[in-house]
Amino acid sequence: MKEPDLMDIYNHLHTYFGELGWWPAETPFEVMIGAILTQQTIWSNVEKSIENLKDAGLLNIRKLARADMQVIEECVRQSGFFRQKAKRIKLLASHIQENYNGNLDEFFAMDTQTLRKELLQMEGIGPETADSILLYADSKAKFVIDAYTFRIFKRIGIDLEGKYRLAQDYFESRLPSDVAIYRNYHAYLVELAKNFCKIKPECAECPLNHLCDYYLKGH
DNA sequence: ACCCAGGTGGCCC
DNA sequence: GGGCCACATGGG
Repeated sequence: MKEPDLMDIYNHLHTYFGELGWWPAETPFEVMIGAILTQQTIWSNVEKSIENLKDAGLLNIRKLARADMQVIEECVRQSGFFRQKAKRIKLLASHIQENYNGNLDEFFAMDTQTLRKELLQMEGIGPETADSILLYADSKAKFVIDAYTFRIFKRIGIDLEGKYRLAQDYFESRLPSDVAIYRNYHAYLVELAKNFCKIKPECAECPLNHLCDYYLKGH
């Protein structure tokens, strides 16, 4: 089997999906909140929670940091794990409020590695959420890995062993360090999984089938 | 009625 | 370091 050319795969997906404009959010802070809310949760439910937070005037660092827990919980209930998530988005807002004067630009002023470590120290922010924030809220070239990435690449013959660091190194070492490409790539993998979601071979329209043919059968 | 969803943290070995 | 489990709602 030939080694997949990640840029070649990207070009196929780009031709198929075009520009998706990810992440869907109006502000960087909204990206951060969405990144926590979407953990293990479909986006349509997250949208409702985001709307609730907006309507309550809480999609704002200072307000969210001071908001009553029960009010936040009711806003995000539809996203599931609502007690955890309410606590975690409040902790995130409080952290920025207290340590960076509620100023996201100050928070993002750190170098990428320091910022990533600080994000990972917060409750409820693991590697995928941290990198989503870095890539989509702060425009840093960090490749985001999710469950779909492992499934899709396993399908074309690349076993990334479910290991986040291994997978991220795999992509970052084979692609130009480019925010637009990283943003689109992750979005394409998610859309691929959502639209052809079972990643079944019998799904003829799935652009992944072309990739499978190409990389598994040798074209 | 099941099963899964753009994870994370805690606990055990 | 790996293998479980809880966390919770909503839609297929």
